[in-house]
Amino acid sequence: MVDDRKLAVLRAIVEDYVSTNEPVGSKAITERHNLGVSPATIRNDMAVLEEQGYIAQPHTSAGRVPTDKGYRLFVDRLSQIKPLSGAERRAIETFLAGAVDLDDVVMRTVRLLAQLTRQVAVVQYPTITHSKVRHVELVPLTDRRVMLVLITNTGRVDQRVIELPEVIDETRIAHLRAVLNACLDGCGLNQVPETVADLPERVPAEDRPVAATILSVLLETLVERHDEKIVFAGAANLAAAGDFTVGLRDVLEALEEQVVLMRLLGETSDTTAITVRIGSENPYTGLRGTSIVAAGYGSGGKQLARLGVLGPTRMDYPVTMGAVRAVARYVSQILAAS
Amino acid sequence: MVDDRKLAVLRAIVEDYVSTNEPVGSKAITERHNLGVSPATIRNDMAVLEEQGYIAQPHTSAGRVPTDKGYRLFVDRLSQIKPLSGAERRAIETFLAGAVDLDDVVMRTVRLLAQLTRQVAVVQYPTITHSKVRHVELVPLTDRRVMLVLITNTGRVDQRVIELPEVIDETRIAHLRAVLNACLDGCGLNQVPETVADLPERVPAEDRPVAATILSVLLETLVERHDEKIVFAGAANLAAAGDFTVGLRDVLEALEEQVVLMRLLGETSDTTAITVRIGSENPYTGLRGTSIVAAGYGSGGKQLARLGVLGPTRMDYPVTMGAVRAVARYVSQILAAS
DNA sequence: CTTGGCACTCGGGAACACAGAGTGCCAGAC
DNA sequence: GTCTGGCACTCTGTGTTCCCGAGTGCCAAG
Repeated sequence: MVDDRKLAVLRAIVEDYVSTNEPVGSKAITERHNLGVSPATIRNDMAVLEEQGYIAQPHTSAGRVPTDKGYRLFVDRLSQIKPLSGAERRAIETFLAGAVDLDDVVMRTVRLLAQLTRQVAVVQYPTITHSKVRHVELVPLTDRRVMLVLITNTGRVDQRVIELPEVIDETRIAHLRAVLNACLDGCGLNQVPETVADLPERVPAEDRPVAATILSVLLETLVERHDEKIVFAGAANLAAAGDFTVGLRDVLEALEEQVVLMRLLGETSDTTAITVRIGSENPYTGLRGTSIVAAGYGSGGKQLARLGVLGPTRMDYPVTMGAVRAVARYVSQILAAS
Repeated sequence: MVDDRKLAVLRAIVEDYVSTNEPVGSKAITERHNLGVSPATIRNDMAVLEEQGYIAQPHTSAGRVPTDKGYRLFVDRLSQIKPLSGAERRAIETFLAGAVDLDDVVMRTVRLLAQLTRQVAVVQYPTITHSKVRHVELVPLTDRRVMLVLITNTGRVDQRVIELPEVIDETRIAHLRAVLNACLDGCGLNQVPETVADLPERVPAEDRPVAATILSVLLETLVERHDEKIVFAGAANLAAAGDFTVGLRDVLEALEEQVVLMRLLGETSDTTAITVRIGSENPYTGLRGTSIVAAGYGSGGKQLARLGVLGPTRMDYPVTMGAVRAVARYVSQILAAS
């Protein structure tokens, strides 16, 4: 039922609608794409496409507009991801290479992506789950307080102040630190709980209460950091687009809800491939009318987290997907190198 | 020329306009505030106020609207900061008390302020300048790399990976760490440069190149962190307000420009008092139509940074100022306690 | 299966009138 | 001198009507 020409018509509708932001009619198609047939023929095809649910008309007798289902077909079968230009690639590379630490990498990435796609960019901090302990540090602050600093191989640093149950001097702290590091060095974060389970037995009896306190804070830190931070940038692009029939407000609200964002980016968990979620495919009702293009990134084959952009359903998918893919790759490189 | 009744009229106009979002006419004033005079009298007063530039009419024969100058007079002489309710105070207190680290404090503060004022909240991270070194840590990563961790008394932690000019073993690192801490413990961050100036002479000759490298990174960190981070929240409130004749986009852009934000919050530097900048008083052209209410906060009398909210010129100044002041105080308390 | 022709349907813009809110001004009252 | 009621005037915003044009669906012929 859906032959090649009908697909070509659908493609034409998507492309024209994306570029003009106006419903596209049969005549416009014959003019801009030479399919070698007359408007009447196109109309017949469009009638079929509409019946199938790929396109719709905003009002009787206006041009056609792709539906979410239409965009879906377009993304899946009718478009090719458009690679970036050489200049763009170089710009990305040099921009990201200037980053000094993890925070900076994430910050630069999100801004870059926003600028590149002229959309709202979203970047999840690398998940701690797959990373490894590089070093644990105990810093005495006062005689009843130490600061626990946890450094992972992704360059991430978490710190926590701990109130100790008793006064303890520096040499004992130093000993605890040594034991902790001996245990945990190189340990995957998700294995930390098992690894430290028997640790209290490996310190002098007098130190056990302190060790227990420290461990409980350490474990708590791991759990808490598990709900990861997400940052976004480029909200101004939303306002500029001018689309969003209604609900720029809803979109902004969603962006500030870490949990919602997380679900949007993260549900398709472990793939590094590009995933696209279009309009109503999207679980959150406030985000009808918006699509999400996301990809995983991470160092050394292991996926750490996801990044992507959020924009109106009416977006240029090939270009956007190209940008997201490229940025994901470069960030992965940068993280692997550092 | 501007007698008491005229001021009362101005106050009435500001209050009514803020609450109704519609130009207010002479009749409305006599109805809602009993000034004991007739509409005609009010009209005469309004004519004078308009001539002086305190109010304006959007079109001939519509009601009056306060000008920026009118709001200014209102804020300076006609309004009193409105304290929060007891319930609100308690809510603030418990919400902020739950914070686990500096990042968390800042994050909670900005969200709290946004929710409380239903406006965009902006919080500057505590300036490093006035804080002191609590601990410097050198963590060996590989034999040519160490991580420098700088912990300050505000709970802030900065870290940097350093590539060393030569291979160096752990005992030498430990020695360097000890020297560094001996030098710097308790040292004000702004005094660090002088303090470490002669430090290379206090280590064995063989360690001097390494020490120099580390110091240069340390100083660099101080400089870089000096341009402080700013976070905001509540952008959705902007869209909800529906005001902003034109330029929600401009506002969003400004919010993402750290530099602009910094100037908005920070120009009135060292006072802990509440400062209000109204519409055109504001240096940035994209922010005509928006006002900023800001206050300094910090631990123990020393001001560390600023926080505030940004909203339409047509905002409820007394309430907003009350909220900003309260939040600034509580954050200061929290920081002082930790 | 494609094409040209044709009647039909809406949306959106222009022209217009109208009600209502608010003003400015003036002459008279306190 | 200050306040007040009255009155004419000036706008904006809204609702109505009308018309144009783009685009469609259908049909009959190639």
